[in-house]
Amino acid sequence: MSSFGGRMAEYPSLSIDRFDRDNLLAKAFFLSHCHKDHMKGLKAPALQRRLECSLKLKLYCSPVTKEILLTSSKYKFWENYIAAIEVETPTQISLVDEAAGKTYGCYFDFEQKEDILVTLLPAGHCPGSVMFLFEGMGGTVLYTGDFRLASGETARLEWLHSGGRVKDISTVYLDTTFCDPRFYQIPSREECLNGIMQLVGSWVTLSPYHVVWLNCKAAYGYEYLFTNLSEEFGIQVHLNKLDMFKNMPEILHHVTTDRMTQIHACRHPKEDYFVRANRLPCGNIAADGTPLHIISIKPSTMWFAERIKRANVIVRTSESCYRACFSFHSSFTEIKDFLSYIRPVTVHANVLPMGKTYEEVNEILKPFCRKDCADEATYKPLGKLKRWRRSSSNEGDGDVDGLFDDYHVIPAKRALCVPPPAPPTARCEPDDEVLADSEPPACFTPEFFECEESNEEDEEEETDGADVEDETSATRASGGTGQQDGGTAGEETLAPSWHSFFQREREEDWEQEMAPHSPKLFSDSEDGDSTHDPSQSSSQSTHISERASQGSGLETE
DNA sequence: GCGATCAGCT
DNA sequence: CACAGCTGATCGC
Repeated sequence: MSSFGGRMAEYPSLSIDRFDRDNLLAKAFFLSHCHKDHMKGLKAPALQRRLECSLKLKLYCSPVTKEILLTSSKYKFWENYIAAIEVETPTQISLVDEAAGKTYGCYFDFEQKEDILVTLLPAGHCPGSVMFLFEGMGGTVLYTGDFRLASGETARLEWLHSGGRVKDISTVYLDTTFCDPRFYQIPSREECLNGIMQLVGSWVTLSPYHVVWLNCKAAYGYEYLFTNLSEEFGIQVHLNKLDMFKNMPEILHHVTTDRMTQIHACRHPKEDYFVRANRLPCGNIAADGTPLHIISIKPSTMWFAERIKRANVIVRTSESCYRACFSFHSSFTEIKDFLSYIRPVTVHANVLPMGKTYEEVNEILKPFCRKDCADEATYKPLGKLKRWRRSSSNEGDGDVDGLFDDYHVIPAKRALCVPPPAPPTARCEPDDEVLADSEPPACFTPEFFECEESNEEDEEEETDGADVEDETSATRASGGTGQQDGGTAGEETLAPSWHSFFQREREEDWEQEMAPHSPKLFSDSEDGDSTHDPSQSSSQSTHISERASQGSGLETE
């Protein structure tokens, strides 16, 4: 879950993935993808009012994110305020002050106008998900949003390069969800997909009455699973609703609201009860009354990390239940690879992994920064940021200063100097001995690993005291996690409290335990450079069929 | 009545 | 085991 406050020190007049509190005062909004934890405040009346008195205020996102967002009636009011930006198309944005200050009783007193260049990069997290690369007076900064990029894929992101080299990136705001040695390695998208495909194939081919229920949490990100399964077996996947995909034919063709299909990803509040009673969440039964044979497959990442050191990507947990390894966040190794390639001056963690402190995460990230990340908290209050700029900014992009002319969003027509994809070996290695890399790759074996999900204490040797077991217990003292950025709720001061804004909340002593005590959590891996050919769906982006922009209705909930 | 927050539960 | 939500209770406005 993102705990990013919404703003970056380098470009404090932009708000990204947070739209509450002080973020209401931003000059421009950015949404990296449509997951709720990145949309806080996005439908609040306060923001709605702010929009209505503004001529220039826009929300910038990818075309697919725009489409998904506007499918929900709750966000329809954004319709005239969204500027979709094509992925991998550098776009100039002019930030101007307008009368908004009057409405809110305060004024921005920094830059009158400021232009920035923003480029959306595919993030591989869910449909429409992007990273934002900002270039301007504040230097070159990358906000990753949530992302999953396989090792080596970073080199293929053209706009991270300039003149054949990686751009000089001062700060990366990073998805650190799995920035923890416990997630040292997660099987690749392709491996996980193959495992699921084999399991599904082995079942649905037994008879027309053998059906599969994919127990996917209600969120975007599983679509490539649906499309690949449908493609492979010629069976559409049943979903509760599809209107969000109405302009995405390459998804739409593979999903259906017709319950008479063998692959389901439908939801129901009592789905667990249903499935245990051998019924699908949608209530479907075979046309002729023959009982269905249902297996459930639950995509899961942490479950695997907790229990299994080296196992298959599919684990059978009971008679008809399976866990399938699945992740739409980069693993620890993939994060390392990403940062090693980019080599930013500093890194800021957007996510606090469970049970970790900021200090621990920063300690992990430190070897990948040119500057020690730990003292990154030297964020300046806005007054001081007014004229602040990094020393020599980026190299190849000469015209970042000379920007103060245009008030419209225009694609920056610049020569597309396509850098040759840097060979993977060209990566600059950080102090990598801290994190012993590599291990002999194992092979993916198609057999399923069997284990009991609840109690039963047999199975393989538990090298670590895995006390996860029963699913009902636990939880309990969860509490926590509610990170309200040290402030009372509500509107309170609309005057920006800049000083506290960027401060990290707590500090406590901690000890580093980042020794790679868990060598590799899973079978196989792409050691050096994998053979993955991400030309296929790995980027998770989705083409929207042209126009039909008139949203039309259809949002009858 | 609505929104924000939290507990509980996947 | 938690990747990202939902529901329902409570509280304040």
